[in-house]
Amino acid sequence: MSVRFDRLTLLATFVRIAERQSLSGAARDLGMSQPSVSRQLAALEGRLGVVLVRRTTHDVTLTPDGLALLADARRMLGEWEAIEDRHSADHVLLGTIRVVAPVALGQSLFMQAAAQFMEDHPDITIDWRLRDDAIRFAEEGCDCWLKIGPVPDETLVVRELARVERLVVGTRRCRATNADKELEAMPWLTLGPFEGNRIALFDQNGDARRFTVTPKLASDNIFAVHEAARHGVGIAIMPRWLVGAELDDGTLVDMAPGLRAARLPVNLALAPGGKRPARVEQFCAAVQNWCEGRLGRGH
Amino acid sequence: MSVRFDRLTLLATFVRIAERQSLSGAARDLGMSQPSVSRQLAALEGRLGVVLVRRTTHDVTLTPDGLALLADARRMLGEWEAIEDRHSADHVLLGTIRVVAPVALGQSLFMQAAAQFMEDHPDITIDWRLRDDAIRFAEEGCDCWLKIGPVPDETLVVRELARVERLVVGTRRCRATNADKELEAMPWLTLGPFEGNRIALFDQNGDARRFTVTPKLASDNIFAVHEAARHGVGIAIMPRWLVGAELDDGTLVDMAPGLRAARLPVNLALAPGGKRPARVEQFCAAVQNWCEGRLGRGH
DNA sequence: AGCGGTTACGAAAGACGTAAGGATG
DNA sequence: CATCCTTACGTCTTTCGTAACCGCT
Repeated sequence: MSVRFDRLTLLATFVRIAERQSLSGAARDLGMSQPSVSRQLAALEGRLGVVLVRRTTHDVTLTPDGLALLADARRMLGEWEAIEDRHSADHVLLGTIRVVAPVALGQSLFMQAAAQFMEDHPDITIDWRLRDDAIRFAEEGCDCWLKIGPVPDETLVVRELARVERLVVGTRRCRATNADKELEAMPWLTLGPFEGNRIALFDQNGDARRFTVTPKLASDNIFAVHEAARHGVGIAIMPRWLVGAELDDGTLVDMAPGLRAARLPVNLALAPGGKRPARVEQFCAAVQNWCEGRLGRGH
Repeated sequence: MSVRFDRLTLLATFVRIAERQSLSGAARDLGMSQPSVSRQLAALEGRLGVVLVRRTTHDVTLTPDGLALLADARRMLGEWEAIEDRHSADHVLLGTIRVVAPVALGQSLFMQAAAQFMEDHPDITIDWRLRDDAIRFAEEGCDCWLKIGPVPDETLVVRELARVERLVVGTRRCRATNADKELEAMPWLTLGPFEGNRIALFDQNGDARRFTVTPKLASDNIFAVHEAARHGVGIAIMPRWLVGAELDDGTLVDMAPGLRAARLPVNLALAPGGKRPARVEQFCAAVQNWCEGRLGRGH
């Protein structure tokens, strides 16, 4: 039996098969012939004495054994790269970083950070996926998960990047028009995922003021809400990072001075254990750095 | 350049070279020709673009780069074995476990534990080294370090196995002979490494009674002291695990009821991070198990 | 029939051991 | 001069891609 295959290559091939759910797909990705992939998988299975992948004619699925191996294989490969990064003579970063980021931040602030990082490290490729909901980290094959709110996976290592300040904003004209109204009676623009029609605001002492509104506009996209607010349609809770410039130039104003919505934590989640490739560590550091000042900290 | 060498084999060969400080020695150990070892080392160095081993004609030493790689390489190899252990079909343990144990316990209680373990796992080989002083764990290539007292290496993972109870013992006759004397005036047998001539005993409340003695016998070997005590030469501080049977059958008696020497912690230290091979984990568990009841716990 | 995985085969590449070369205490 | 590492060379193993084969939708 083949003892001569590079064991780490075997693992890498296996991981690719798992990701692509296909031997031929993996072969294309890896730039080798499909029979080679087939052989390498067989070699790994033979070596462990276990069936890792269940082959049906048109589909390929991991067995429980295969699923169990997947996480370990990924970690192992990451650690080898960490070794090369740390002990190799040339420290230039290269390779691909797979990131899952929240939709709003992922197309604005975080994208800027990623762009800067790629400019600093020309040989780095980034696979950038935007999702707000929870992912199955282990099965996703992602290196770094940026998440708004708590990370629902106890097995991951989590670093808090920021707690974003959120305030109620509207145009100056909107404020004038509604000057006589209570806050809850104003025309509200609300964002689906993070708040319903129930609004909770807090004063400096942390005391809550809660009320329910009937929104003039409800959307699941923060940029749409933002745009509506800029056009004076109503007032909305916006993160400071999004409206900072407009508050400065007066396009938007703080509609409820002294009141703030609860800060939203922004977290960075990583696979636990061992050493990670330098590119991943440095990317995380870059994102973290980028957040300093741009997103609010503390509470 | 050879991309075809198995990367883990390269690391394994490198580790062996580091341990043997010799290419030809490593070749003998690994059962291959010396040129092969030379080639593999060259391949690893070429791959990393770094000189790992400084070759003089009659000597081989690691460069700083090599030394830095050594720990990572060991960890990496351990993790591969962990993968094979956990994902392989046959779960029989095999391979070598290198253990450093304290001299006294290592030739008695711990040796029994190791013997039992080897009986349970016939394919396991144990490399058993007895030392009381501190070792350079990372350079030693050992899997498991059993240590009396604190482990002077913050980088290691430490598990406390027991806190051994120690009491003053002597023969019944010795007690009769010295019945009129104060404890400090009796003929003392002292053990070098763990106590000098300064004795400290504690009552149930934890209050100390300290005094200095002029020992009738001072030794660095606990079994010698034990033997002397059995022959009635004098009194000595002994761990309960060593004198338990003699206390029961009356050969030795507690010379200072209510007084105890400070408990000595017995620790088990492991390399940190990642997963360890199943044989190492199970060996540690076996030792830990063996200690339960046989060595005193708690305080 | 078309897509996907496995087996067969010839060719090429790479690693191994033996043997010779070179340097140092 | 004996030891140890390196280089050279021939042999042999192993892997690769192409191609034929088989099973399913």
